[in-house]
Amino acid sequence: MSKFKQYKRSVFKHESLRYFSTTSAAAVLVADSHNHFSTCNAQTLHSPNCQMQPTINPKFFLSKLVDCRNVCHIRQVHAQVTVTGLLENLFVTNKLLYLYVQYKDMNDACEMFDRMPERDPYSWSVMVGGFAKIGDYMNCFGTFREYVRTGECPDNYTLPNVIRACRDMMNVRMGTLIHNVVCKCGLDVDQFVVAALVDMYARCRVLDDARRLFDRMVRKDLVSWTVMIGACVELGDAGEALVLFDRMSEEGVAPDKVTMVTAVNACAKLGVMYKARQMHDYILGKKFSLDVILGTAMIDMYAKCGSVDSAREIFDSMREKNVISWSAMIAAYGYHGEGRKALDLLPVMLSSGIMPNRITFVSLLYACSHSGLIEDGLRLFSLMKEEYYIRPDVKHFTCMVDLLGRAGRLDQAMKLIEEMTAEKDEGLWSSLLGACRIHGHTELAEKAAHSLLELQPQKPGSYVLLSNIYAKAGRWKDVAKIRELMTHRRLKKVPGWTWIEVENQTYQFSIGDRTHPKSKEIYEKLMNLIKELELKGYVPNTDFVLHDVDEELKLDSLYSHSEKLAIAFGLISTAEGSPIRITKNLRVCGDCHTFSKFVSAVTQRVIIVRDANRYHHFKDGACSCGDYW
DNA sequence: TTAGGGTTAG
Repeated sequence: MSKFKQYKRSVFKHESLRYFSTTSAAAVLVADSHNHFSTCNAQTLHSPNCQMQPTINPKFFLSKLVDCRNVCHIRQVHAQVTVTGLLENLFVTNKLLYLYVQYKDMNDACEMFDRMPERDPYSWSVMVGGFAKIGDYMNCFGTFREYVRTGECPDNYTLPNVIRACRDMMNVRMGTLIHNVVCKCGLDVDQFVVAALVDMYARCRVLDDARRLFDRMVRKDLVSWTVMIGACVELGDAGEALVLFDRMSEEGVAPDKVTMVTAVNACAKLGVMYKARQMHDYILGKKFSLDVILGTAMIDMYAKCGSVDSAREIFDSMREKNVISWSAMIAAYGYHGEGRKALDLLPVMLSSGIMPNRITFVSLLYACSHSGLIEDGLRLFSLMKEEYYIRPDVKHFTCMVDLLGRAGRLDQAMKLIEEMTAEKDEGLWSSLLGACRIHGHTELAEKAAHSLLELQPQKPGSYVLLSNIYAKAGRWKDVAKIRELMTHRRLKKVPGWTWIEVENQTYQFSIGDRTHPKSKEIYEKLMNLIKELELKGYVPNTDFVLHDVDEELKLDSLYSHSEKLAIAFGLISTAEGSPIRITKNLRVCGDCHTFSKFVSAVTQRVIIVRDANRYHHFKDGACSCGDYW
């Protein structure tokens, strides 16, 4: 049966329908007053002699538009609508507009919008949302401004779109202006508008404003809770994120999968294993299926909470894995110092049909640099360029500088930096500076530090790193100069903290901390332990104390480092043989690293340390990092 | 017609 006959049949099913076009814009089907159907083209129809007076029914076109599956199809129906003169009908034009926007065809949408004889709030919201969706913020704000100038108050559909544009641009100034419009329109109680504002303030790192709005919300729905929990995770308060997660359930709002991903992220950021296990039990209890996103988030959570084996179990149990899941698993092996396992995943990944991307290669190169796999790293760096046509960016170069630098090949690292065309950033210079610290290369360190301080003069870390290098070289006058500079610029060294998990609780220690109720026992244990370790060959290394003071004071300072206090507390508070899990906010100090190796041998305990950079598993006197960190 | 989710260097 021809297409035309099929259409003719369908027409009789719709009694009210007297007129419609075929798929061709030129050939149209018309009905006369006796319901006799025939075809004519648009020209004939609009000619003065044409006797046809069909009744036009927009519902037919609306139903045709619902079936559109691509832009060509929309354009076809659009042409048919144009022929009929139905472009006067707001329902039809709005539907066309919506479809163009859905298929991200903003050119056709704009043309349509410009020619619309009439527009309603829906038309405006579709256009504003369309521009926001494709990242054309200029036109998004321009259209919004035009809308406001019509004198209409924007509705609760338009405003979230324009607020999201502010969020994506990280433009809190514009966001605040829109917030004023929200208040003027009385929409500061609408859940969609307020949720968008909370999200915008949070992503623009104005947590206080986000929280104030959230707390004031009368009806907090699931998305608002999820946005707020995510904001806390993003802005570094993962503990508060988990508190909110519990409160949400108490207030009778059940989490969905998106909320669970956000809560899993909070556990990953917190790095606390018992929280990770609780979250996993919760997910199993509520029977959430492990889709590719939730599964990947859980790989990351377990890895960042110290168990790369649990991460692997999740990875193996996932039915669907994509390049992000594989990269997450490779990264997990990397920062746990299991570089070989990370590299072994690449061929398996390829054989399962997944291609690596630039992030996979960052993770692979990172794994090499943190396991001392120099030749493998060099090979992968070439492979990435030559076989996968991935142009290395500054992150790949940073891994390579780290790889070569740690191995003492500083000249080669510097040559690589000189040859690179990608823009050099602070991470790259930090990496070189770190390598100079390990190998005592003061001259190159000064060059790296100079570039670093130019790029980020407000970060105390760079000053501290250079000061460390001067201290190691005994250049105390230069150490003093750096300190003066820091004072002048009002910069303070970030204080070191160590957390430890004991019986589902976390305890925090700082250097020389005596605030813990068991402080006396902790120091006694520590002193006895040090004596025992010294008999086994442990020699405290005061290079890691940066003050120009006498040796005795240096030792006092070294012995009361937060890592050592936390380990001593762990030893007196946990069962013999059980692992000790600690987290440090900065990189672990070199002496504490040696200390931990000795403790693991003497006490037969596994000590798992998460520092600002990576994981260290101390066992039988050795560390998983192979002393590369 | 609206919102919120996963991996990466230093």
